[in-house]
Amino acid sequence: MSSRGRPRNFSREEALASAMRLFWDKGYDNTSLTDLTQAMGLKPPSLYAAFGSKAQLFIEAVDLYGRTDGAGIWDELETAPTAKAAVHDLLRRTAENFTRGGEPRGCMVVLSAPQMAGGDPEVCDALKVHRLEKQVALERRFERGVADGDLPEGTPCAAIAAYVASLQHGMSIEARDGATRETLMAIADCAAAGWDAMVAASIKPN
Amino acid sequence: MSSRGRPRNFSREEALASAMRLFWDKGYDNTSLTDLTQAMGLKPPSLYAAFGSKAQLFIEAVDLYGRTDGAGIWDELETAPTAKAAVHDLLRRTAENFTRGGEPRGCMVVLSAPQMAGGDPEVCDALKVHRLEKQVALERRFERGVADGDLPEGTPCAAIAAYVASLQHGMSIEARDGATRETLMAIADCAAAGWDAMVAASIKPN
DNA sequence: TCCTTTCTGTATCGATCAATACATAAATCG
DNA sequence: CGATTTATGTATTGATCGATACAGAAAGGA
Repeated sequence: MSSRGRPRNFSREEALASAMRLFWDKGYDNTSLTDLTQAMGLKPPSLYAAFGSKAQLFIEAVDLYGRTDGAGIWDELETAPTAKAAVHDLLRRTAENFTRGGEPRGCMVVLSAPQMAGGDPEVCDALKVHRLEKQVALERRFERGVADGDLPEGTPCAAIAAYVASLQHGMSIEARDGATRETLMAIADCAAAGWDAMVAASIKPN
Repeated sequence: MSSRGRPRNFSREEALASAMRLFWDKGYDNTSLTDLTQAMGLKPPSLYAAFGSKAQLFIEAVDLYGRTDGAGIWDELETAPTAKAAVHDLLRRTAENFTRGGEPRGCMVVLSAPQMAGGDPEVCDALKVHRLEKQVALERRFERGVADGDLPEGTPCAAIAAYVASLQHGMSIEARDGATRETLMAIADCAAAGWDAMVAASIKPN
Protein backbone atom coordinates (compact mmCIF):
# COMPACT_ATOMS: atom_id res chain seq x y z
CA MET A 1 0.00 0.00 0.00
CA SER A 2 0.95 3.60 0.14
CA SER A 3 2.18 4.61 3.55
CA ARG A 4 4.88 6.49 1.72
CA GLY A 5 4.98 10.25 1.44
CA ARG A 6 4.02 13.01 3.82
CA PRO A 7 1.14 11.91 6.05
CA ARG A 8 -2.20 13.66 6.02
CA ASN A 9 -2.54 16.52 8.47
CA PHE A 10 -6.28 16.10 9.13
CA SER A 11 -8.83 13.39 9.78
CA ARG A 12 -10.57 12.47 6.57
CA GLU A 13 -13.62 11.26 8.50
CA GLU A 14 -13.95 14.43 10.53
CA ALA A 15 -13.47 16.61 7.48
CA LEU A 16 -16.14 14.64 5.64
CA ALA A 17 -18.51 14.99 8.58
CA SER A 18 -18.00 18.76 8.55
CA ALA A 19 -18.71 18.87 4.83
CA MET A 20 -21.86 16.80 5.33
CA ARG A 21 -23.20 19.17 7.94
CA LEU A 22 -22.47 22.15 5.72
CA PHE A 23 -24.06 20.65 2.61
CA TRP A 24 -27.06 19.59 4.66
CA ASP A 25 -27.51 23.09 6.02
CA LYS A 26 -26.79 25.18 2.95
CA GLY A 27 -27.37 22.83 0.06
CA TYR A 28 -24.97 21.88 -2.68
CA ASP A 29 -25.04 25.08 -4.73
CA ASN A 30 -24.95 27.47 -1.81
CA THR A 31 -21.95 25.78 -0.27
CA SER A 32 -18.77 27.25 -1.74
CA LEU A 33 -15.29 25.84 -1.60
CA THR A 34 -14.41 28.71 0.69
CA ASP A 35 -17.13 27.54 3.09
CA LEU A 36 -15.93 23.97 2.84
CA THR A 37 -12.24 24.57 3.34
CA GLN A 38 -12.94 26.79 6.34
CA ALA A 39 -15.30 24.33 8.00
CA MET A 40 -13.14 21.32 7.21
CA GLY A 41 -9.95 23.07 8.31
CA LEU A 42 -7.93 22.48 5.22
CA LYS A 43 -6.77 24.16 2.01
CA PRO A 44 -8.19 23.56 -1.45
CA PRO A 45 -5.33 21.34 -2.71
CA SER A 46 -5.79 19.04 0.29
CA LEU A 47 -9.51 18.86 -0.34
CA TYR A 48 -9.04 17.96 -3.98
CA ALA A 49 -6.34 15.41 -3.20
CA ALA A 50 -8.55 13.70 -0.63
CA PHE A 51 -11.98 13.92 -2.30
CA GLY A 52 -11.46 14.62 -5.99
CA SER A 53 -13.97 17.39 -6.58
CA LYS A 54 -16.80 19.25 -4.92
CA ALA A 55 -19.32 16.91 -6.52
CA GLN A 56 -17.55 13.77 -5.35
CA LEU A 57 -17.16 15.21 -1.88
CA PHE A 58 -20.88 15.89 -1.83
CA ILE A 59 -21.72 12.36 -2.90
CA GLU A 60 -19.51 10.97 -0.15
CA ALA A 61 -21.20 13.33 2.29
CA VAL A 62 -24.62 12.07 1.27
CA ASP A 63 -23.50 8.49 1.76
CA LEU A 64 -22.25 9.40 5.21
CA TYR A 65 -25.58 11.05 5.95
CA GLY A 66 -27.39 7.90 4.97
CA ARG A 67 -25.23 5.88 7.34
CA THR A 68 -25.47 8.30 10.27
CA ASP A 69 -27.96 11.13 10.81
CA GLY A 70 -30.40 9.88 8.22
CA ALA A 71 -30.22 6.22 9.16
CA GLY A 72 -32.23 6.18 12.38
CA ILE A 73 -35.38 7.08 10.53
CA TRP A 74 -35.43 3.73 8.80
CA ASP A 75 -34.20 1.58 11.67
CA GLU A 76 -37.44 -0.24 12.34
CA LEU A 77 -38.71 -0.59 8.80
CA GLU A 78 -37.84 -4.27 8.65
CA THR A 79 -38.21 -5.16 12.31
CA ALA A 80 -41.60 -3.59 12.97
CA PRO A 81 -44.23 -6.33 13.33
CA THR A 82 -46.54 -5.09 10.58
CA ALA A 83 -46.42 -2.82 7.57
CA LYS A 84 -48.71 -0.37 9.32
CA ALA A 85 -46.49 -0.28 12.40
CA ALA A 86 -43.44 0.15 10.18
CA VAL A 87 -44.96 3.16 8.43
CA HIS A 88 -46.19 4.75 11.63
CA ASP A 89 -42.78 4.29 13.21
CA LEU A 90 -41.02 5.57 10.12
CA LEU A 91 -43.07 8.75 10.01
CA ARG A 92 -42.80 9.39 13.74
CA ARG A 93 -39.04 8.92 13.58
CA THR A 94 -39.05 11.29 10.64
CA ALA A 95 -40.88 13.92 12.70
CA GLU A 96 -38.42 13.50 15.54
CA ASN A 97 -35.36 13.48 13.31
CA PHE A 98 -36.42 16.51 11.29
CA THR A 99 -36.83 18.70 14.38
CA ARG A 100 -33.73 17.93 16.38
CA GLY A 101 -32.20 21.03 17.88
CA GLY A 102 -28.80 22.06 16.61
CA GLU A 103 -29.17 20.18 13.37
CA PRO A 104 -30.47 21.27 10.00
CA ARG A 105 -34.15 20.49 9.57
CA GLY A 106 -35.43 18.00 7.06
CA CYS A 107 -33.70 15.36 4.99
CA MET A 108 -30.43 16.04 3.22
CA VAL A 109 -31.36 13.65 0.42
CA VAL A 110 -34.56 15.53 -0.34
CA LEU A 111 -33.40 19.09 0.18
CA SER A 112 -29.72 19.57 -0.48
CA ALA A 113 -29.73 19.68 -4.27
CA PRO A 114 -32.59 20.86 -6.47
CA GLN A 115 -33.64 18.33 -9.09
CA MET A 116 -33.63 20.95 -11.81
CA ALA A 117 -32.50 21.22 -15.37
CA GLY A 118 -29.03 22.65 -15.51
CA GLY A 119 -27.96 21.19 -12.21
CA ASP A 120 -24.97 18.87 -11.92
CA PRO A 121 -26.41 15.57 -13.17
CA GLU A 122 -23.89 13.54 -11.20
CA VAL A 123 -25.12 15.15 -7.98
CA CYS A 124 -28.83 15.02 -8.81
CA ASP A 125 -28.70 11.40 -9.87
CA ALA A 126 -26.91 10.34 -6.70
CA LEU A 127 -29.66 11.86 -4.60
CA LYS A 128 -32.36 10.46 -6.83
CA VAL A 129 -30.90 6.97 -6.40
CA HIS A 130 -31.00 7.37 -2.63
CA ARG A 131 -34.64 8.45 -2.75
CA LEU A 132 -35.71 5.63 -5.04
CA GLU A 133 -33.85 3.06 -2.97
CA LYS A 134 -35.90 4.03 0.05
CA GLN A 135 -39.10 3.94 -1.95
CA VAL A 136 -38.24 0.47 -3.19
CA ALA A 137 -37.46 -0.56 0.38
CA LEU A 138 -40.96 0.56 1.31
CA GLU A 139 -42.45 -1.41 -1.54
CA ARG A 140 -40.53 -4.53 -0.51
CA ARG A 141 -41.65 -4.09 3.07
CA PHE A 142 -45.26 -3.93 1.96
CA GLU A 143 -44.83 -7.03 -0.17
CA ARG A 144 -43.56 -8.73 2.96
CA GLY A 145 -46.63 -7.44 4.76
CA VAL A 146 -48.77 -9.21 2.18
CA ALA A 147 -46.77 -12.38 2.67
CA ASP A 148 -47.03 -12.02 6.43
CA GLY A 149 -50.76 -11.53 6.18
CA ASP A 150 -50.94 -8.08 7.75
CA LEU A 151 -51.74 -6.59 4.36
CA PRO A 152 -54.50 -8.10 2.22
CA GLU A 153 -53.77 -10.01 -0.93
CA GLY A 154 -53.76 -7.71 -3.95
CA THR A 155 -52.47 -4.64 -2.11
CA PRO A 156 -50.86 -2.25 -4.64
CA CYS A 157 -47.54 -2.09 -2.86
CA ALA A 158 -45.85 0.24 -5.35
CA ALA A 159 -48.65 2.79 -5.15
CA ILE A 160 -48.70 2.77 -1.38
CA ALA A 161 -44.92 3.08 -1.29
CA ALA A 162 -45.20 6.14 -3.54
CA TYR A 163 -47.82 7.55 -1.18
CA VAL A 164 -45.64 7.09 1.90
CA ALA A 165 -42.53 8.37 0.15
CA SER A 166 -44.40 11.41 -1.07
CA LEU A 167 -45.67 12.19 2.40
CA GLN A 168 -42.25 11.72 3.95
CA HIS A 169 -40.56 13.89 1.33
CA GLY A 170 -43.13 16.60 1.90
CA MET A 171 -42.32 16.56 5.59
CA SER A 172 -38.85 17.85 4.72
CA ILE A 173 -40.44 20.86 3.05
CA GLU A 174 -42.68 21.42 6.06
CA ALA A 175 -39.71 21.09 8.41
CA ARG A 176 -37.71 23.69 6.51
CA ASP A 177 -40.73 25.96 6.54
CA GLY A 178 -40.64 25.80 10.32
CA ALA A 179 -43.15 23.10 11.22
CA THR A 180 -42.94 22.03 14.85
CA ARG A 181 -42.34 18.51 15.99
CA GLU A 182 -45.95 18.33 17.13
CA THR A 183 -47.17 19.24 13.64
CA LEU A 184 -44.98 16.63 12.01
CA MET A 185 -46.06 14.05 14.55
CA ALA A 186 -49.66 14.88 13.75
CA ILE A 187 -48.93 14.22 10.08
CA ALA A 188 -47.51 10.83 10.99
CA ASP A 189 -50.56 10.03 13.07
CA CYS A 190 -52.88 11.13 10.28
CA ALA A 191 -51.28 8.65 7.92
CA ALA A 192 -51.47 5.86 10.45
CA ALA A 193 -55.10 6.62 11.28
CA GLY A 194 -56.17 6.28 7.67
CA TRP A 195 -53.98 3.31 6.92
CA ASP A 196 -56.38 0.40 7.23
CA ALA A 197 -59.14 2.06 5.24
CA MET A 198 -56.64 3.19 2.62
CA VAL A 199 -55.28 -0.31 2.19
CA ALA A 200 -58.75 -1.81 2.04
CA ALA A 201 -59.96 0.68 -0.56
CA SER A 202 -56.84 0.50 -2.71
CA ILE A 203 -57.28 -3.13 -3.64
CA LYS A 204 -60.00 -2.31 -6.11
CA PRO A 205 -58.98 1.19 -7.22
CA ASN A 206 -62.36 1.92 -8.78
CA MET B 1 -48.40 59.00 -16.39
CA SER B 2 -45.22 58.24 -18.25
CA SER B 3 -45.87 57.80 -21.94
CA ARG B 4 -42.83 59.94 -22.52
CA GLY B 5 -39.55 58.58 -23.73
CA ARG B 6 -38.60 55.80 -26.09
CA PRO B 7 -41.21 53.05 -25.99
CA ARG B 8 -40.37 49.55 -24.92
CA ASN B 9 -39.32 47.18 -27.65
CA PHE B 10 -40.75 44.00 -26.12
CA SER B 11 -43.85 42.73 -24.39
CA ARG B 12 -43.33 42.81 -20.65
CA GLU B 13 -45.93 40.06 -20.18
CA GLU B 14 -44.39 37.74 -22.72
CA ALA B 15 -40.92 38.34 -21.37
CA LEU B 16 -42.14 37.57 -17.85
CA ALA B 17 -43.82 34.40 -19.06
CA SER B 18 -40.57 33.27 -20.65
CA ALA B 19 -38.72 33.97 -17.42
CA MET B 20 -41.33 32.02 -15.46
CA ARG B 21 -40.95 28.98 -17.66
CA LEU B 22 -37.18 29.14 -17.35
CA PHE B 23 -37.15 29.53 -13.56
CA TRP B 24 -39.70 26.73 -13.27
CA ASP B 25 -37.57 24.41 -15.34
CA LYS B 26 -34.09 25.24 -14.07
CA GLY B 27 -34.69 26.78 -10.66
CA TYR B 28 -33.60 30.14 -9.40
CA ASP B 29 -29.90 29.49 -8.92
CA ASN B 30 -29.38 27.51 -12.09
CA THR B 31 -30.99 30.19 -14.24
CA SER B 32 -28.39 32.77 -15.23
CA LEU B 33 -28.93 36.22 -16.61
CA THR B 34 -27.52 34.95 -19.87
CA ASP B 35 -30.25 32.29 -19.93
CA LEU B 36 -32.88 34.86 -19.08
CA THR B 37 -31.91 37.52 -21.58
CA GLN B 38 -31.69 34.95 -24.35
CA ALA B 39 -35.07 33.41 -23.57
CA MET B 40 -36.76 36.75 -23.00
CA GLY B 41 -35.24 38.29 -26.12
CA LEU B 42 -33.76 41.36 -24.52
CA LYS B 43 -30.50 42.77 -23.21
CA PRO B 44 -29.51 43.06 -19.54
CA PRO B 45 -30.15 46.81 -19.20
CA SER B 46 -33.70 46.33 -20.52
CA LEU B 47 -34.27 43.50 -18.07
CA TYR B 48 -33.09 45.56 -15.13
CA ALA B 49 -35.07 48.61 -16.21
CA ALA B 50 -38.25 46.57 -16.47
CA PHE B 51 -37.90 44.18 -13.53
CA GLY B 52 -35.35 45.64 -11.15
CA SER B 53 -33.22 42.61 -10.40
CA LYS B 54 -33.05 38.87 -10.89
CA ALA B 55 -34.70 38.32 -7.52
CA GLN B 56 -37.58 40.69 -8.23
CA LEU B 57 -38.05 39.17 -11.65
CA PHE B 58 -38.24 35.75 -10.02
CA ILE B 59 -40.81 36.91 -7.50
CA GLU B 60 -42.94 38.34 -10.29
CA ALA B 61 -42.54 35.09 -12.19
CA VAL B 62 -43.75 33.11 -9.17
CA ASP B 63 -46.78 35.37 -8.86
CA LEU B 64 -47.53 34.80 -12.52
CA TYR B 65 -47.20 31.06 -11.98
CA GLY B 66 -49.69 31.21 -9.16
CA ARG B 67 -52.15 33.00 -11.43
CA THR B 68 -51.68 30.75 -14.47
CA ASP B 69 -50.08 27.30 -14.57
CA GLY B 70 -50.29 26.71 -10.85
CA ALA B 71 -53.80 28.04 -10.36
CA GLY B 72 -55.90 25.25 -11.81
CA ILE B 73 -54.80 22.87 -9.09
CA TRP B 74 -56.73 24.86 -6.51
CA ASP B 75 -59.76 25.75 -8.60
CA GLU B 76 -62.27 23.54 -6.81
CA LEU B 77 -61.00 23.91 -3.28
CA GLU B 78 -63.83 26.22 -2.29
CA THR B 79 -66.51 24.97 -4.64
CA ALA B 80 -66.20 21.25 -3.98
CA PRO B 81 -69.18 20.07 -1.94
CA THR B 82 -67.21 18.60 0.95
CA ALA B 83 -63.74 18.85 2.43
CA LYS B 84 -63.06 15.30 1.36
CA ALA B 85 -64.11 16.00 -2.21
CA ALA B 86 -62.01 19.16 -2.20
CA VAL B 87 -58.89 17.26 -1.13
CA HIS B 88 -59.43 14.43 -3.57
CA ASP B 89 -59.98 16.91 -6.39
CA LEU B 90 -56.96 18.95 -5.34
CA LEU B 91 -54.66 15.94 -5.34
CA ARG B 92 -55.99 14.57 -8.62
CA ARG B 93 -55.55 17.97 -10.26
CA THR B 94 -52.07 18.02 -8.81
CA ALA B 95 -51.29 14.66 -10.39
CA GLU B 96 -52.60 15.87 -13.72
CA ASN B 97 -50.88 19.25 -13.55
CA PHE B 98 -47.50 17.82 -12.55
CA THR B 99 -47.35 15.47 -15.51
CA ARG B 100 -48.43 17.66 -18.39
CA GLY B 101 -46.30 17.12 -21.46
CA GLY B 102 -44.07 19.97 -22.57
CA GLU B 103 -44.08 21.61 -19.18
CA PRO B 104 -41.70 21.27 -16.27
CA ARG B 105 -42.88 18.67 -13.78
CA GLY B 106 -43.90 19.56 -10.27
CA CYS B 107 -44.73 22.83 -8.59
CA MET B 108 -42.59 25.90 -9.13
CA VAL B 109 -43.34 27.12 -5.62
CA VAL B 110 -42.02 23.93 -4.05
CA LEU B 111 -39.09 23.23 -6.34
CA SER B 112 -37.61 26.34 -7.87
CA ALA B 113 -35.60 27.64 -4.94
CA PRO B 114 -34.05 25.56 -2.19
CA GLN B 115 -35.03 26.65 1.31
CA MET B 116 -31.46 26.56 2.48
CA ALA B 117 -29.17 28.64 4.62
CA GLY B 118 -27.23 31.02 2.43
CA GLY B 119 -29.94 31.34 -0.19
CA ASP B 120 -31.42 34.68 -1.11
CA PRO B 121 -33.84 35.32 1.80
CA GLU B 122 -36.03 37.57 -0.34
CA VAL B 123 -36.58 34.72 -2.78
CA CYS B 124 -36.98 31.97 -0.19
CA ASP B 125 -39.45 33.97 1.87
CA ALA B 126 -41.60 34.78 -1.14
CA LEU B 127 -41.95 31.08 -1.92
CA LYS B 128 -42.53 30.20 1.71
CA VAL B 129 -45.36 32.73 1.86
CA HIS B 130 -46.98 31.13 -1.17
CA ARG B 131 -46.74 27.68 0.41
CA LEU B 132 -48.12 28.77 3.74
CA GLU B 133 -50.96 30.67 2.11
CA LYS B 134 -52.10 27.47 0.46
CA GLN B 135 -51.78 25.56 3.68
CA VAL B 136 -53.87 28.16 5.46
CA ALA B 137 -56.41 27.97 2.64
CA LEU B 138 -56.65 24.24 3.29
CA GLU B 139 -57.13 24.83 7.00
CA ARG B 140 -59.89 27.36 6.33
CA ARG B 141 -61.56 24.98 3.95
CA PHE B 142 -61.58 22.27 6.60
CA GLU B 143 -62.97 24.68 9.15
CA ARG B 144 -65.76 25.33 6.69
CA GLY B 145 -66.21 21.59 6.40
CA VAL B 146 -66.77 21.45 10.12
CA ALA B 147 -69.26 24.29 9.87
CA ASP B 148 -70.97 22.58 6.94
CA GLY B 149 -71.17 19.34 8.87
CA ASP B 150 -69.13 17.19 6.49
CA LEU B 151 -66.30 17.10 9.03
CA PRO B 152 -66.98 16.20 12.65
CA GLU B 153 -66.84 18.75 15.41
CA GLY B 154 -63.35 18.89 16.93
CA THR B 155 -61.51 17.99 13.73
CA PRO B 156 -57.89 19.24 14.02
CA CYS B 157 -58.00 21.33 10.86
CA ALA B 158 -54.45 22.65 11.11
CA ALA B 159 -52.97 19.18 11.48
CA ILE B 160 -54.94 17.81 8.57
CA ALA B 161 -53.97 20.80 6.46
CA ALA B 162 -50.32 20.09 7.25
CA TYR B 163 -50.87 16.48 6.24
CA VAL B 164 -52.42 17.39 2.90
CA ALA B 165 -49.82 20.09 2.22
CA SER B 166 -47.03 17.70 3.03
CA LEU B 167 -48.41 15.07 0.69
CA GLN B 168 -48.92 17.57 -2.09
CA HIS B 169 -45.43 19.02 -1.69
CA GLY B 170 -43.98 15.53 -1.78
CA MET B 171 -45.73 14.91 -5.07
CA SER B 172 -43.51 17.58 -6.63
CA ILE B 173 -40.45 15.60 -5.59
CA GLU B 174 -41.98 12.44 -6.99
CA ALA B 175 -42.86 14.19 -10.22
CA ARG B 176 -39.31 15.46 -10.71
CA ASP B 177 -38.03 11.98 -10.00
CA GLY B 178 -40.09 10.77 -12.93
CA ALA B 179 -43.30 9.48 -11.38
CA THR B 180 -46.02 8.77 -13.93
CA ARG B 181 -49.43 10.35 -13.88
CA GLU B 182 -50.86 6.99 -12.83
CA THR B 183 -48.56 6.85 -9.83
CA LEU B 184 -49.47 10.36 -8.73
CA MET B 185 -53.15 9.62 -9.24
CA ALA B 186 -52.75 6.53 -7.07
CA ILE B 187 -51.27 8.73 -4.33
CA ALA B 188 -54.29 11.02 -4.56
CA ASP B 189 -56.64 8.06 -4.35
CA CYS B 190 -54.75 6.66 -1.35
CA ALA B 191 -55.29 9.88 0.54
CA ALA B 192 -58.97 9.98 -0.34
CA ALA B 193 -59.47 6.34 0.59
CA GLY B 194 -58.11 6.85 4.07
CA TRP B 195 -59.79 10.20 4.60
CA ASP B 196 -62.86 9.30 6.64
CA ALA B 197 -60.98 7.00 9.00
CA MET B 198 -58.20 9.55 9.38
CA VAL B 199 -60.63 12.30 10.26
CA ALA B 200 -62.50 10.10 12.70
CA ALA B 201 -59.34 8.98 14.45
CA SER B 202 -57.78 12.41 14.58
CA ILE B 203 -60.39 13.91 16.87
CA LYS B 204 -58.92 12.16 19.89
CA PRO B 205 -55.22 12.12 18.96
CA ASN B 206 -54.50 9.36 21.48
C1' DT C 1 -36.72 72.53 -33.62
C1' DC C 2 -34.52 71.60 -29.31
C1' DC C 3 -34.93 69.62 -24.71
C1' DT C 4 -36.15 66.07 -21.71
C1' DT C 5 -37.21 61.45 -20.94
C1' DT C 6 -36.90 56.66 -21.56
C1' DC C 7 -35.25 52.60 -23.77
C1' DT C 8 -31.58 49.87 -26.46
C1' DG C 9 -27.05 47.71 -27.56
C1' DT C 10 -22.12 47.26 -26.61
C1' DA C 11 -18.88 46.47 -23.64
C1' DT C 12 -17.47 45.69 -19.26
C1' DC C 13 -17.39 45.90 -14.20
C1' DG C 14 -15.88 43.72 -9.58
C1' DA C 15 -17.00 39.59 -7.08
C1' DT C 16 -17.09 34.96 -6.69
C1' DC C 17 -16.97 30.40 -8.40
C1' DA C 18 -14.50 25.70 -8.75
C1' DA C 19 -10.14 24.15 -9.58
C1' DT C 20 -4.62 24.27 -9.93
C1' DA C 21 0.54 25.57 -10.54
C1' DC C 22 4.16 25.85 -7.95
C1' DA C 23 7.44 25.50 -4.41
C1' DT C 24 8.17 23.55 0.11
C1' DA C 25 7.66 20.24 3.96
C1' DA C 26 7.47 15.63 5.83
C1' DA C 27 7.29 10.99 5.53
C1' DT C 28 9.26 6.01 3.51
C1' DC C 29 12.56 3.34 0.78
C1' DG C 30 17.10 1.86 -0.73
C1' DC D 1 22.60 9.71 3.35
C1' DG D 2 19.94 10.66 -1.27
C1' DA D 3 15.82 9.56 -3.97
C1' DT D 4 11.03 9.12 -4.17
C1' DT D 5 6.48 9.97 -2.80
C1' DT D 6 2.77 12.46 -0.94
C1' DA D 7 0.72 16.42 1.49
C1' DT D 8 0.68 21.36 2.51
C1' DG D 9 0.36 26.59 1.96
C1' DT D 10 0.44 30.56 -1.07
C1' DA D 11 -1.08 32.48 -4.85
C1' DT D 12 -3.60 32.47 -8.81
C1' DT D 13 -6.15 30.74 -12.87
C1' DG D 14 -10.05 31.13 -16.43
C1' DA D 15 -14.95 31.10 -16.28
C1' DT D 16 -19.09 32.78 -14.92
C1' DC D 17 -21.95 35.32 -11.95
C1' DG D 18 -25.26 39.48 -11.32
C1' DA D 19 -25.32 44.10 -12.38
C1' DT D 20 -23.92 48.79 -14.90
C1' DA D 21 -21.52 52.79 -17.45
C1' DC D 22 -21.98 54.79 -21.41
C1' DA D 23 -23.41 56.50 -25.79
C1' DG D 24 -26.83 56.47 -29.22
C1' DA D 25 -31.77 55.95 -30.65
C1' DA D 26 -36.71 56.98 -30.34
C1' DA D 27 -40.47 58.97 -28.38
C1' DG D 28 -43.30 63.35 -26.21
C1' DG D 29 -43.52 68.26 -24.70
C1' DA D 30 -42.51 73.18 -25.38
